[in-house]
Amino acid sequence: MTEMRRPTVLLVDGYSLIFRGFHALPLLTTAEGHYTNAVHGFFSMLFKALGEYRPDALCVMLDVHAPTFRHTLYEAYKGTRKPMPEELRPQLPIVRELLAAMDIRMCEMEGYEADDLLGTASRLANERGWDALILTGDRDSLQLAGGGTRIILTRKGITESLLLDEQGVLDEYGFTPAQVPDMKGLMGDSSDNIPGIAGVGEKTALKLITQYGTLDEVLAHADEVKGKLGEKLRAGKEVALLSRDLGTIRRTAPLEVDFTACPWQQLDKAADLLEKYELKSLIRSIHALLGQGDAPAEPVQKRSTGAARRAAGKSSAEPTAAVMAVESAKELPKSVPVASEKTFSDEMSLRAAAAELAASAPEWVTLHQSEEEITLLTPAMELWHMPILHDLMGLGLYDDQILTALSPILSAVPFIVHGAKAFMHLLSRFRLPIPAIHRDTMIAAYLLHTAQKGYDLATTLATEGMKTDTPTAWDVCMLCMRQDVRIEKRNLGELLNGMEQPLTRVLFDMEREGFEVDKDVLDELGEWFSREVSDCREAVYTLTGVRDFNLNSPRQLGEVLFDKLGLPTPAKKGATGYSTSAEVLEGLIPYHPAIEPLLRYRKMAKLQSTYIDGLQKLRAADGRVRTTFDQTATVTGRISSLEPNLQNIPIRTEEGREIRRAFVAGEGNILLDADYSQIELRVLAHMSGDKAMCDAFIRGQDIHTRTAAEIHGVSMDEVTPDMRRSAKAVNFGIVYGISGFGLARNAHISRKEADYFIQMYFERYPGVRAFMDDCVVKGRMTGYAETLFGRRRELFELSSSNRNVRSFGERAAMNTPLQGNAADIIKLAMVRVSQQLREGGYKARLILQVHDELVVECPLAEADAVSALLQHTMESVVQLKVPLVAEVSRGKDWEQAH
DNA sequence: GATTCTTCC
DNA sequence: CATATGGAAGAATCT
Repeated sequence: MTEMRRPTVLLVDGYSLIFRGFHALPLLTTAEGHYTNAVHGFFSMLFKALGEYRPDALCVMLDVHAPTFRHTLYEAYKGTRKPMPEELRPQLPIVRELLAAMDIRMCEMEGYEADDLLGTASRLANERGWDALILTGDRDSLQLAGGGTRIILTRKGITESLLLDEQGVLDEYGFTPAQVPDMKGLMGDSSDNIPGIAGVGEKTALKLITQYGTLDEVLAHADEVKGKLGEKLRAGKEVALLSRDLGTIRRTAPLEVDFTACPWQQLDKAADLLEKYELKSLIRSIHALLGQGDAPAEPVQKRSTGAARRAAGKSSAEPTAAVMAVESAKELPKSVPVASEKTFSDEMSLRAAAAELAASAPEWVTLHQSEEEITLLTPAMELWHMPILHDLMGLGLYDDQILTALSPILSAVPFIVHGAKAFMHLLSRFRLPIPAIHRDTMIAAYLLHTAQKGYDLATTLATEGMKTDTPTAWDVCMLCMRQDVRIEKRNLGELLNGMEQPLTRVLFDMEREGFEVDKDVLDELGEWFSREVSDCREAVYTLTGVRDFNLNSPRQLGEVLFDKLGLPTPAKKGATGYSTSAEVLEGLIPYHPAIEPLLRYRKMAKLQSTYIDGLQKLRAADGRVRTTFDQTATVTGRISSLEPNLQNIPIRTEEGREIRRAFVAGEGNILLDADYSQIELRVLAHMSGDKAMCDAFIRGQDIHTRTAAEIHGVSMDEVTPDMRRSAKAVNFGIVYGISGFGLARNAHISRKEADYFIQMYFERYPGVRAFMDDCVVKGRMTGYAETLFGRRRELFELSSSNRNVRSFGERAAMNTPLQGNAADIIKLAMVRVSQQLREGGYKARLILQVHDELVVECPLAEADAVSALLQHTMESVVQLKVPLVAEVSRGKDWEQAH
């Protein structure tokens, strides 16, 4: 018969572990803005201990924030404690919340510290025939070791720990558990502000205790001790006894725990909460813990991936083919198997691998990151799996040094990544270096199929006929190789490597930088707008005589306006009912007094909800908003901006423009706003080569005035403001591929007049007409529209049998080269500006792009130089038949600067 | 999730 | 004859 196993209870020093987790892990925030590093650290350490020791019961001891008997003994007890960091405090209730959800027993008691509860509970346990394990980072608890109680002392980071019984404490530290309070009496404890004897540190204390055995004996023989030390001992007797008292854990708290009722099998009840706090790796740890019965916790062993198995052929034999000597991944045939798969889940192997890879200086490494792991494909065709950073922590494998071990790989090797910008942000959160990018397969996919909806790896692979559920680095590498062929064939190398991929890094920097938003301005405007919203709503209710319908609902509004009030029904109608668009409502102003306040309501409600509320929500703790630029969202090559969209901040109306006053330069900085003047029309002049239009730009004339003069057959000084206004509408219309009908509506002129303007426009700018026609013809022939840089947009609409669809295709054929070339030009300008700011050592930073406008945040002292740099770079980025003109202005806020 | 409306270039 | 000017994102409502 084997010896009967005594039941074991794991007693946890809650706050000690939470503090340890907080300091060992980098700050992490969830999407909702919760800090979770301490939570993560705490549960990682707890789960690790549960896995290793498989206790029968679990109890977490916590401190109550109240004075204890130690404060009564000694007023200054813990008097030197720094206040808890702001990032840590809110994590405490999260830990409690999670523990409660897991049905884990928590103990706390006013007047006692967690130490005393640990001491009491372990004593109780031992008296009842249980073994006690105390999980803590605090060496004070070492005094509790012995008599069936052992201490699991966490050491550096959150991964290493030491299990100590009575003998272990003596071996490790040179004093027995019972001598711990005596040590404290002599040396004190600065963290608890326990004084000890002045001038006696650990070395001296240990020597004295070893020699005399107890503090009492040391003090009794103080006369024998010579010199300064003897003096100190004799003078410090009182202090020493007090200090020992403070440092002695009381094992007699009035605590009652039934250890048989302290299970930990309900950990998975907290799955939803863990999800909420984005602690998914902890969920996996729980499954591992609960799923494997009494077996000891296994180290991470990554399963071989589907892709790897495919790559290695059907054979399940291990290991796979030998390492092949190759020049580069690019030269490998498609069927080459992965030579081997390696998992790096500990610091040593990761460091060794990093050194190896850095030293071999390969051409590039392919990378893919899933939620669980980062996978590298090395030029030697080895798949390397590394648990992703979050996982490293969740699995108890995290250490600061593992992160730093990744640095050499990142610094040494260009990467092939799908979605480089997102990866850069991941690395940036851990302060890791940003690698050079050999290829972003997502960007390449965008250039190859510009009209696609989304470009996540799975869909991109699917469109390439490489569908798989679990893509790995191998798939990214294959994708890259396949793209190579077509990039070559379509001559997209320059667009990809010289413009788009460098731009990714620029956009990453801009996103990280952000734009400072003045909360006070926003609040002030918010008060105004919401007052206006209420007033206008009230006015509409009163004037219509209908109350309590939802003004935001076009349907309810339509019923009131057209059914109840009988206003003239608009010709325009949607799929579901009458349109109530601003355009329609404006036409109804003469018919009813409620329309004007209604329009104002719409405007103010829009400003309030989208801009005031929206921006307030997204303003970070440091007062800045950080947009995300989507480099693959548009069919023309423009970039888009989201969360918040900083590319549609109001400017047109007076009230809306006020919002721009909230966008400010940081302390000591100023905003520079650089705007391309008429870039799309200049592109049109260049591409069409139209004589008159080129002439206008070359002479530096106002293009709308010139157009008005041409259309009306008058000289430029005879053009009235009205003539210029309609000519401006024509110019806009031309860019968008307008019809007479559309122009008439937009410019509020008659259909006849509009037709006439367009006819005259083309007579005066015949080159433009020829160019437009050419666009459509070429589009029909080739099936796409193309920019000067080779960016393409498929025009399948041109071959549609539906007339409307076909017309749409024709307008796209005419507009895409204009909008697309303008987009390319400013993209290139951004790359150049960013490069020159860096090389010039300027502190100025690009922070925003709005299609034909760049915003730079700039130290005051650099303003003149950076203004000149901006203007010159933007104007000279390409050489067209007409000059490019950029205008730069400056201001403390965006309203001023624009 | 689609529809309507508003904002920008 | 009827007729939708290009490219975006976000908020709110309703299905």
